[in-house]
Amino acid sequence: MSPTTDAASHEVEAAETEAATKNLVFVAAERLFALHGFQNVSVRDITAAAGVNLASVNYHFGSKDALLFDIFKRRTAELNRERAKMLHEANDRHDGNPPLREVLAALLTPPLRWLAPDHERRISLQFVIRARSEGTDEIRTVLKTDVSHLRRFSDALLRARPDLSPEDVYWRLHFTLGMLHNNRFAEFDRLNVLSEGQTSEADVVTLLERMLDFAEAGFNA
Amino acid sequence: MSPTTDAASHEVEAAETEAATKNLVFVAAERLFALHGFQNVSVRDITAAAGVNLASVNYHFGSKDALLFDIFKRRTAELNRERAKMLHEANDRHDGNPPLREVLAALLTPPLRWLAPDHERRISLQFVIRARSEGTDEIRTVLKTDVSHLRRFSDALLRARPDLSPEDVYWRLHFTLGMLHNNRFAEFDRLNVLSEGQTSEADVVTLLERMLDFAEAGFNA
DNA sequence: GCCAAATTCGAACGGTCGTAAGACTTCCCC
DNA sequence: GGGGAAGTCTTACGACCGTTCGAATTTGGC
Repeated sequence: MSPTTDAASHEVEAAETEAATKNLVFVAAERLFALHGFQNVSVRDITAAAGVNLASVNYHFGSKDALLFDIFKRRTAELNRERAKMLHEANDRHDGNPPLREVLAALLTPPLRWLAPDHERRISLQFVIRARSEGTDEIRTVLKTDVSHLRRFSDALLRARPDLSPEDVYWRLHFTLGMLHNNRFAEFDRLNVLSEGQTSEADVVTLLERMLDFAEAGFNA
Repeated sequence: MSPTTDAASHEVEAAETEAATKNLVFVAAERLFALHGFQNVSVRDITAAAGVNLASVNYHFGSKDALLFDIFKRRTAELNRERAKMLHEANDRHDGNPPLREVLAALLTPPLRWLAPDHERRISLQFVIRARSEGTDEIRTVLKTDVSHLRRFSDALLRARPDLSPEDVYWRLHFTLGMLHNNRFAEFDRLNVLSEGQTSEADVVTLLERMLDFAEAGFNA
C-alpha cells in the first residue's frame, strides 16, 4: 500500500531501509522530540506523524522510553564519531600534540556543522541537546557513566596546555560544552533574526569561530 | 487542624505568611519541579508533599501552569534584583564605567551565591534553570520578549569594551550565560564528587572565580 | 501457490492526569 | 451571635496516556 513498497522489493536494500515502518517512526519521533520535548509528545503523535499504526512503537522498539534511548544512542554515537575523527586528524597533523584551538575545533565543529540550515542532521542536534537535559534517568546515567569520549578531549587539552591542572581543564571543558549546549531553540531563532530570516552556512561558520575565539581565550586565561 | 493554626491567629503576620496553605504549595512545588521537572510532577504529588488538599493548587493559583509561572516570575525577579543591585554598586564605584570583570561578577555572583550548600535559594536556582528550558510556552515567550534586564548588562559590557561590536557582545554574553545555565544536577553532583561529598561555600567561590576567569578572557579575546 | 513467520491493524484495558462542582468548615466583621 | 466571605474537603468527570492482545494481513522461502 505504501508508495515505496515496490522500490523496497529489492532485498539488497534491506540493510539501509531495514523495515520502512521502523525508520518512519524513528525519524518522526526524533523530529517531534526535538521540537516539543519527550514528555509533550505522545506515542499517538509519533505514529500519526509517521503515518503508521499506533502499535508500531512498541512492536519495533519495545517502549516509548526505549525509542528515545535508541535515537539518543545512535545520534550521540554519530556525533562522537565525527569528533573523534577530527581529533584523530589533528593528532596526525601535529605528531600527537595538536594545539589548543584544533582540539577545541574537533569538539565544536561537528555539532556546529549539524546546525547548518540545510544539514540533514540539524534536527538531530536539537534532539541530542534536548535529550541530554530532559531525557530519562537511563540517559542521564549514561551521560554520567560513559565519559570515555570526553576523556580523550580532556587528555588532548591537558597535553596542549600542560601548565593547567586537571581540575582547570575539567571545568573549562565543562564551560565550553555549556556554551554549546545552551544553543536551544530560542537561540536558533535569534540566529535567524540576526540573519534576517535566513540562516546561511556562513552564519554557522561565523558562530563557530566566535565560539572558538571565546573558548580558546578562556582556556588561555 | 494544622499544627501552625494557633500561631497564625495573629492577623499581623498575614503579610508574611499570607495564606499558609498557599505558601506550602509554593515551596513544595518549587522543590519538586526543580528535582524532577514540570511534566514529571503531578498536582497530587505537590499537594501530598505540602500536606494540603488536592484542590489547593487550583484554588490559590488557578492552574498548574499558573503555579509554575508564579514561581518562575518571583524567583527570576529576585535573581534579577540582586544582579541589578550589584551592577548598580559597580557603577557607583567607577563613575558609571565599571571594568569588565565587575560587570560579569554582577551577572554571575548572585546565582552562584544561591548555589551554596546551605543557601535557602539553592533549590530555587535549580528550579529557574530547569524552568528556562523545560517550561511552558508562556515562560519561553517571556524569556524572548522581556530582555530589558539583559540589555542593562550588554550596555555595561559594551561600555567596558567599546572596541567590541554589539554582535560580539551579544554572542559573548550568550556564551557566558550558557556556561552558567549548564549547571544542572549532574554538575552539582560533580561539584560534590570533587569536594568528596560535601560542597562547601569555598567551592562555590572557587567556581565563581573559575567562571569569571574564563568569561573575562573570552570577552578580551 | 502454500505455509509459516513477520508485520500491521483495530480495539480496548488499566491508570493517571488536571480540573471542577458542591458540601462543609473556619474565620472575621458588624 | 449571626451571617457572609474565605478556605478546605470529598468526589468525580472527561480526557489522554503507554501498552497489550488477538485477528487480519503481508512477506519470503520452498
